[in-house]
Amino acid sequence: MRNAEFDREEVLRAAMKAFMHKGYANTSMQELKKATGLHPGSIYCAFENKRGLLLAALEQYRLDRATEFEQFFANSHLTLDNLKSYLTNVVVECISCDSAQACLLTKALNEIAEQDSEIQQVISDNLSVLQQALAEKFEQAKAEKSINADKDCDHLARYFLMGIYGLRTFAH
Amino acid sequence: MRNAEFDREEVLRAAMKAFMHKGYANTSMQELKKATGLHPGSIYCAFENKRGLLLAALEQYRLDRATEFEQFFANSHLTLDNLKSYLTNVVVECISCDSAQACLLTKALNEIAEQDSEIQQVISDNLSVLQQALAEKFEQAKAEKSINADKDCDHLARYFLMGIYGLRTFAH
DNA sequence: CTCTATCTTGAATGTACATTCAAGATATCG
DNA sequence: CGATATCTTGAATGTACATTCAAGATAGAG
Repeated sequence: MRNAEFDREEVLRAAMKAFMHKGYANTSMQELKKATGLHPGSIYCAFENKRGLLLAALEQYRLDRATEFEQFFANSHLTLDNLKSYLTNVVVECISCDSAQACLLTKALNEIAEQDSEIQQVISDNLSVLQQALAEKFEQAKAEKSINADKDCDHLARYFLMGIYGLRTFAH
Repeated sequence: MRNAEFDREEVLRAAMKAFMHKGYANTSMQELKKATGLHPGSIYCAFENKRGLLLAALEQYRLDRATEFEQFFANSHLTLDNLKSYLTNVVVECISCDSAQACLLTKALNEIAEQDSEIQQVISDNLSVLQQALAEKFEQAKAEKSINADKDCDHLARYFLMGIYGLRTFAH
């Protein structure tokens, strides 16, 4: 018996970064090897193939984003203020324009979703989860009387998300 | 002496469509041959290489978009109403969600701009031209008293464009 | 009609890549 | 400590691709 020597999350984050930086098709296995520290054989053993690595990276991306998101609300401020902080953070990230801050979702969406329905589904789920989380925060803000009771929180969440992606793409 | 047999614009539009549908890296020369009707040799003769074809296609895209844009204003309606029509048209295109309606700019931006500064520049110019055109329309709307005199038209144009790209990405 | 410059054709080339696999290494269990 | 199951390694494989090029076709000039 013997356990794998690498840290799965670390490897996935490295792969994420590589994919975000150069795109899927343009990131060769050799570069993935350099980025992750894993030899091709190990990658194939752990993730089936390059596509499997992308799928796993997308899932990790979702987890990381969700964690990051929740941290903005782990305090006693008004929910609406936290939403503002979150948005400000997106803007700051966009301005710093570190290419590593580009969004793995839009990259994958534009490069491969069209031809791979499973990846399209994963991306779609990814967005739904975030949208749902946003809607909940808006509901909370409504409960705190920060926004009018007659607003449609689902609608607000969609609009908010659309703004974020507009910003991201445009800043790019 | 002998003239080329193909129509350059037609070829470029076909290439555009192919690139928009499958992305740059995933569109093989064989597919480009099928799409454009040009044999590899002819493509290389006319556009230097695959990348040259993309550059030419981006330029044609800019021209086509500019023409399309101006047509929304070739009437006697209020400029602001025409801006609204333009936006509505974007929304309609997004909903129909024909993958051919995806934007060549965002595709190219996400897939290759990071590693190719010339393409990045072309995309950037593309956007600037559109933004500039939008700003002019807003100025016109201001002259027509449709919007307040104290608004910053450049700002409005940027916001408008950002909204469009948010919509596009999100609809995708 | 002939000649020539130019265009068209598509098979041949070389390269770069994802993927495989068998040999070597090593942690864990008894 | 020995055995074994599992992991690691990286060179070998086959494939798919962008690109080249030389032979063939054809339009226009004289």
